[in-house]
Amino acid sequence: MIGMNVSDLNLFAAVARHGSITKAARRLNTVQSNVTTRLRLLEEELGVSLFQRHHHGVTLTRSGHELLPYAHQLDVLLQKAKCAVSADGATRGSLRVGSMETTAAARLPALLRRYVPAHREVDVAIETGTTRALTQAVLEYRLDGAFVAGPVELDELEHTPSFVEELVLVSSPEHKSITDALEQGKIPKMFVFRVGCSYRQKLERFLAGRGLNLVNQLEMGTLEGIIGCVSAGLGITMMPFSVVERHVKRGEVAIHRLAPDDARVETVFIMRRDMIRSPALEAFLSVISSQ
Amino acid sequence: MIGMNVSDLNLFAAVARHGSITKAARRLNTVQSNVTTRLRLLEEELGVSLFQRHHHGVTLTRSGHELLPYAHQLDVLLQKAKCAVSADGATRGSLRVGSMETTAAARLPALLRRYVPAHREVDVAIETGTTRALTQAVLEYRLDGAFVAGPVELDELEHTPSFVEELVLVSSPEHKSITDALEQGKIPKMFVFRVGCSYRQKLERFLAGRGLNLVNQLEMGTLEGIIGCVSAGLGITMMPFSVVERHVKRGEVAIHRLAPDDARVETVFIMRRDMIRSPALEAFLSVISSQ
DNA sequence: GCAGATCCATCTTTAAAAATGATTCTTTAA
DNA sequence: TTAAAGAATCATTTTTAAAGATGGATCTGC
Repeated sequence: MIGMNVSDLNLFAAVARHGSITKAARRLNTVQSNVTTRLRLLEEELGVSLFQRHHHGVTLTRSGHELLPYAHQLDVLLQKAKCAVSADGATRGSLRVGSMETTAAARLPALLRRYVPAHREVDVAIETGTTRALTQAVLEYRLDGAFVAGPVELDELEHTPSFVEELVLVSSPEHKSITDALEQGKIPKMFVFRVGCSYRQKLERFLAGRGLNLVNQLEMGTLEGIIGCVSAGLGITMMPFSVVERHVKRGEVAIHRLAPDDARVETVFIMRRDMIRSPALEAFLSVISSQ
Repeated sequence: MIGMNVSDLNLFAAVARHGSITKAARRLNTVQSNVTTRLRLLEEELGVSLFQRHHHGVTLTRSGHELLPYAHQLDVLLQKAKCAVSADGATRGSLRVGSMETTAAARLPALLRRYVPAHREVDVAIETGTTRALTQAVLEYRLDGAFVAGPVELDELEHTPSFVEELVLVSSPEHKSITDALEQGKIPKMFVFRVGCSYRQKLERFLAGRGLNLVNQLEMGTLEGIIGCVSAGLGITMMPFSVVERHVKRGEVAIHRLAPDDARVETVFIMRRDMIRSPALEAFLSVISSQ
């Protein structure tokens, strides 16, 4: 009863995902020496080295890159087997979903409220990031899928249109005519979310259409922080209406609508085409589409 | 690091294949108590019973039947992963092929002479049986594929035409005109291979076309035994020309050709459609088709 | 109906594997 | 120069798998 096993490949995949043996060990609830040893055993069995070790972690070798898709397929297939035959018929396994911060704030709560109670046996992990970073994570098998700003053009990915957002300018309730201010070249301080956030491009385009550049900006890493600052009159920002909807209702902020062409952004759920869908993922997709 | 593993499912599949814990243990080079225990652990983890135990072995439950395809897919996928990444790039894994006795005698040696040396890392197992038994074994995932007498009509199976055989009547060299004897109703003792052998149907049809029944037959379990008896003048038999070709050349037996309609039988290689092909199987298929 | 053969479950013991914790070495950042 | 982070190594413990022996139940041939 020798031989490679799915748990070995899961360990390998965890190291690949984190680019670090130590981090993978933490995620796997074990100890670094253990991961090191089992990884070495796996490499010895295969007769190839899967990672290049260096001083800030490990990176996949060519062979490692070849193995990674198999590791995921095996993981998914095992999950499917468990679901198919388990006594209660429940979906089980893991689900790693990425999301833009805005989608996480405005849309995920409702989605998860329907998903989680119905699939208690699934380990759900939500990771937020920029469209660019999330796309990369999906491509590298680190995520099962992700909500990103459309459109998506990569051949490796398939995308499911999920939400349509209307970008609006957001200001404190005191600002009555923000667009006027913009027309006159007086741009208040702009709060932007993070480098790489795709909505920034929309904002820049919007300003460029008015002969303005994105200057006087302030980068802030949390949505609530931005909204708080804007509410306090420290500046303005641009984000999907759905995110600030409740703040508007509470009178904390005011919004200013844009022309449809500038405003409309589509959120799509992307997945690798070549990745077998786990039951947990299938169930998630059906929750997405059935809303 | 808990959880079900491919090795557990291989153990399960071995028990399913043999219908017996004891036999599976022997095949797996371990002891019965071990298999019993691990199987129980697997069932506990899944929360279902996979086998019904009884006094002459075990049989799959409904849940067990559902799990079996996954067990095989996981096994094959793991083999593919190993092949894809192993240092030498060699095909590895296992190959379980079934064959009619006649095909095994006449065709397999040449096939294996090309396959085995080129794929030293593959565990090859050849099992002989009747078309009916082999078909059943393929359907039950006990074999990766099998050479059987065509045509095949089951939807679950796909078939690759592999050899065309010409059935001939075989007698000792002294019999000059066996067909004359048949025409006169004087049937010599007929050696037949085994109940379920599909060539028997051809023989019966041939005789029926001449108003004769298959009587005075003698069943014998080995091809070489039959040929030896026929050569010694104890009776006649019917089999593919390719099987007796070398005996004819050595002057040990004489053959008598039949009308093309009676003579032609096609040997096909059958596989389950839903079974992922292992690299070892892919290589075998390419050897079959490249001749 | 009895002796022997199968077959599976259970239990105890032994051997192998995996996990842990401590330590060392190296490099990068402060 | 000192931390900090990351990985390898090693001794130790824990866990898991394998082995071997035994018992009960059922079937077979006599």
